Order: sequence, then structure tokens, then C-alpha cells
Amino acid sequence: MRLSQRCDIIKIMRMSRGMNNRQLAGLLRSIAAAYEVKGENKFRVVAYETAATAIDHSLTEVKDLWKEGNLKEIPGVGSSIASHLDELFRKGRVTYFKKVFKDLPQSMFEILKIPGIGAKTAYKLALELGIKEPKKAVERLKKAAKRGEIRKIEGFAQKSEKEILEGIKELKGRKEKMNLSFAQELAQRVIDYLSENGENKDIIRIDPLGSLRRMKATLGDVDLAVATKKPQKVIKKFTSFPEAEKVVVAGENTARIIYHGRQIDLKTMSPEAYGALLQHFTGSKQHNIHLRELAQKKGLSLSEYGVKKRIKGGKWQLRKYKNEEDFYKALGMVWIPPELREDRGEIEAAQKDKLPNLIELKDIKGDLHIHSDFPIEPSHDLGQSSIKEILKEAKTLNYEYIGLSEHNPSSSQHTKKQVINLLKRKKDYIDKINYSRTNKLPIYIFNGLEVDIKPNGELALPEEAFKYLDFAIVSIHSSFRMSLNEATKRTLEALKHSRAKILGHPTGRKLGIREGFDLDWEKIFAFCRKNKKIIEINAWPNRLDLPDEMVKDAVKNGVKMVINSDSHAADQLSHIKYGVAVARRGWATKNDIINTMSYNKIRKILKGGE
DNA sequence: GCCGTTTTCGGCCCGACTGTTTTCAGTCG
Repeated sequence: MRLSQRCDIIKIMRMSRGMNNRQLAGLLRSIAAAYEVKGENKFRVVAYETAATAIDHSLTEVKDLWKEGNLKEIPGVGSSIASHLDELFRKGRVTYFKKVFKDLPQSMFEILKIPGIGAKTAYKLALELGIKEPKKAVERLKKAAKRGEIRKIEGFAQKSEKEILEGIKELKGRKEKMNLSFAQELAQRVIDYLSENGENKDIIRIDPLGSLRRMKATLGDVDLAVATKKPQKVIKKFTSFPEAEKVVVAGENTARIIYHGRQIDLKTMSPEAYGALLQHFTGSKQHNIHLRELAQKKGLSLSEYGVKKRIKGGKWQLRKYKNEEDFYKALGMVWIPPELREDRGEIEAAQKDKLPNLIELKDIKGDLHIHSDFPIEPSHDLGQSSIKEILKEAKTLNYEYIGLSEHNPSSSQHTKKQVINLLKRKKDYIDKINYSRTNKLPIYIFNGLEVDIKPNGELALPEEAFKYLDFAIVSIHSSFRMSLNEATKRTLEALKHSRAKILGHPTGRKLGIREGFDLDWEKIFAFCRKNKKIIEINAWPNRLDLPDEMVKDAVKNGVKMVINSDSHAADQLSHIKYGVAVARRGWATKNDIINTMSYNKIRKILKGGE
């Protein structure tokens, strides 16, 4: 991910005034690479990389921070980098950066994108092969490798050529990140194979690691940990996975294979030290760096093996940890749930034992965004399962209630009267089920609807039709390209309707397909809190919308949310777990999420204002 | 170049793996 963000520097400098965070981060990483080649102080190199990462992770556009004079709020951006960025935004160029890039072939930054090639190698290759044109750099390198020209360069040999060719292939076939649900599926298959469904005696424990364990919405690769006394046997079994396309590396305790075109890493550790391994490779990187810095101040050193303490004679003594709880305790803090480990304040909170009591899947008492197959003739996709099938599934999830929220009947193909009749029919049908239910059938059905927000902020449903609903989820499904002000106005206008209780998939993002649209979230959140509107956390695996960092903002702003599956078939109700993961990553507790409430309480919220 | 409940100077996270080397540099996570 890191490398692919590096763009053509000249182009970037030209468009700098409109640069987004990704491009800025790429520019700073290129500076770091240039410094590395020039043998600059390595801490200066690291400083630029740190600043780049911080910008990548920044929730606010750096350009906006600049406008407000708050560039230094970004951790890792000090007075020097801040002044360079200031010049960049003002003049569209940085004299000092130009000087840094001087004498370096532009092409090296293209070659740098190839996995396995770092700054020094890229520079050496560009120079020795006389590659100047950035656009043709990778192609020319490929040809040189094929012709055996690279092995002639000092420090390179036949294997280097092979590695470069493989790297180029990987660069070209580089896939978009995968969704959490897909990654979980891949991981589960490997886990089932390795553990022989729990029968493999060599495996004492097996866990996901990395962003999978942290439940990030999208992931680049899958990491797994195994506690074992026989690492070689486990590694052997792993690298013999029959469905693997390739074994990339196989060491004594770790290995990497390619499966479904995805990198799967395995790390093994003895059970006595498993806690440290789990902690170390769960990350995130930023979280770990922060922890190690803290440890260092206490004279400790952290690694995947445990905590090292300096003893007499300058020697180190290693202390191992079976579990993560003891590891964190040794650092003077309580255990931190993996979903929080992003260095967003969780370490400080853990030191004070002030971590939020995160919502759990078992807290969910219902799902308010389910599309049934009731023939409501919607403007877009109708659900595939009957209400009966949905109720059955809801029961296995121990729900107290569900909300049937199909799309509104299409307004272009129906008269007002027809729309009203359709809603009447649905209400009658639901009333009948609710009315006929005995005390033994405890799931109550709310009669909802997902209503389109038109570009002007009106709702795509005749006013008279609303009285047949318990509540409406209002969502944007069209005209995604609007200015921030227009889109904000549009959304607020829609939320003003007394029956509009929930803002559905608020940013409209589709992972790997389109970015969410920009709204003035401060305004939206303030409106929602004041008017008791609910923001949805849509658990559909390629939406996961609100995004977790915005959930954190919503929590901070006292805005209530609801976690919904947006199911279009009964077996999708279980997707709710991904929404819970998003909520947890956003520091949400049970109190922040309304569908943790009992039926009687949520009823007042949904049907309030009648 | 950044940063500060032992610091405004003097530190700066840790280790595996690989290839090309005879002890290490580069890359990666």
C-alpha cells in the first residue's frame, strides 16, 4: 500500500495546491527515500516517514489544517516539515524539496514501487542501467532483468533478477484490499486445514493477527499465529497447504504462502511466550511503536518474544508472557481490546484504566434494516427472503424485534395512490403477525421503510404514506457528486421530517468502489443530537458505513447510532457482527447504540413524534 | 527532523529473512 501511493513527484508538485492526504504522504515518503539514498541521518529519514504515516491516518485533510494554521497538530509534523508544507500550499512548490530531489533520477521513484526494492536499490538500478524516463522505468527494468544485465551490477546476481521480475509481476497484479468478510473466510479455511478442525495435537492455539484481529474494514493480507511446541511440523503443514498457489518464504518459525492471490503469513511461538507474539503481530504498527517508546523510558525493550529488562553488567533478561493481559500489565496498563489498537488514545486510556466498555455482539437485541420479499415494488433491489424466514433467522440470533425496511415503492412507476395502497397492505400484513403473536413468539416487527433522499432533500414518498410507517430510514442512493454544502443541506432537509428517524449508510461509501461523500459532519452530528436522529452503522460488508473513525467522532459528540445488517436475505442477518466490529473500533459502548435497548425502550424512540 | 512527568539537547522500536557476502546491508512488517 505504502509504495503504490508514491506518485510522480513532478506531477505532484504541479498539482500541489489541490493535493490530498494520500499524495502528500507519498511526497514525504519520496523525500525520505531521497534522504536514504543520500546517506542522510537515518532519524531524519524516519521523521519524514513518520510524518507521512501520520498524514495517511489523519481524519482531517491536511490542507484544511493548514488553512486553520494547525499543521503542527499532526503528530510527527514539527516546525520544519510544517513550513515546507506551508510553502507547498502557498506556492505550489517547495524550493528545499527540489534541492533534495536534485541529482536523483526521477525513474527511481517508479522503480521504488516494486515490492522488495527499497530506496537504495532503486537508485542503484536507475543509475547503473541508465534509466531516466519515469514512465518507462519499470518496463526497462524488466527488459534488463530478462536480458541478464542486472547480474553484472555489483551486489546483484541471478537471484536478484528473478526477485525483481517477480516483484514487477506482483506490482502489476496488485489487488485492491479485501473486505473483512472475505479475509475472515480465507483465514477460516486455512485455520480449519491447519488445525484439522481441532484435531491437530501440535497446535495448542491458533488466532488471527494483524488487521484481521483488529477487525479493520479492509485488509491487505492475512496473518495467523499458532502456539506450538513443534514449529517445524506446523510450518511444514502450512507450506504444504494444497490450495496454496505459492510458498513465498519458509523460515524456522514463520512462513508465507499465497492463497487466492492473497498473502497469508504464519507465525509460530512456544505457548509460554505466545502472549507477546499475539500482541506484537496484532499491531497496529503505530500502537506498537508507541508502546515500545513508553517501555524504553522504563528501561524495557519489547519484542514478539517478550519484555527485556536490563540487569547488572548491561545484559538483558527476557521475561515471557503466556497471554496478552500479563504483557500489558507489565507495561503498567490494562489489556486493550484489539479493535482499539490504532494509537488513537487507547494507550493513555489503558494506563488510567479508563478504556470504554465496548459493545459486544450479544448486546444486540434487534436489526432495523432488513429487506424482505414483501411485494412492495421498490425503486431498487427487493429482498429475497420471506418475513417468515427472516423471523426464524432473527430467533436464532435471540432478537427481540426486527424492522422491515424495504426500499420505497418507485415513485416513477406508481401513482401516489398506488404507493399508499402498497404501504397499507404491508402495514396490514405486519399488524396481523404482530397482533396474532402469542406470548411465546417474542419477536416484534417494526414497520419501517428505507426512503430515498432526492437531490433537493425531499423524501421519495408521498406525505400521506408516512402514517402507515413506524419509522423511516432515509438514505442517499443517487446524485453522489454534490458540493459539501449542497450535500449537507440535502441531508439535513431530509432528516427534518418527523418520521425520518435513521440516516442510512451515511457516507454512501462502497469499499474498493467509491469513496463516501463529504458532508459537514459537525453540522450533521449536532443536528442529530439535538433532534434525536439516529445514525446508522451499516454492517453490509462492502459498506461498513459509518466508518470506524467517524463512529468515534459520533460517540464523542453524543450522537446515538444503530447497527443494522441491511440484509437482503435471511442468512445475511449475521453480517451484523461486522457492524459491531466497526462500532467497537469507534469506541462505542452499549449506550451509544440504540438497538441494544429492549423493545419497550426502542419503541418510544422509533415511534416517538407520532 | 521530532520531541519532552527523569530531557529544549540527546536521544530516537525491534527482529526475521534473503541475497550476496564471508559479517552485512537492504527490505519488510
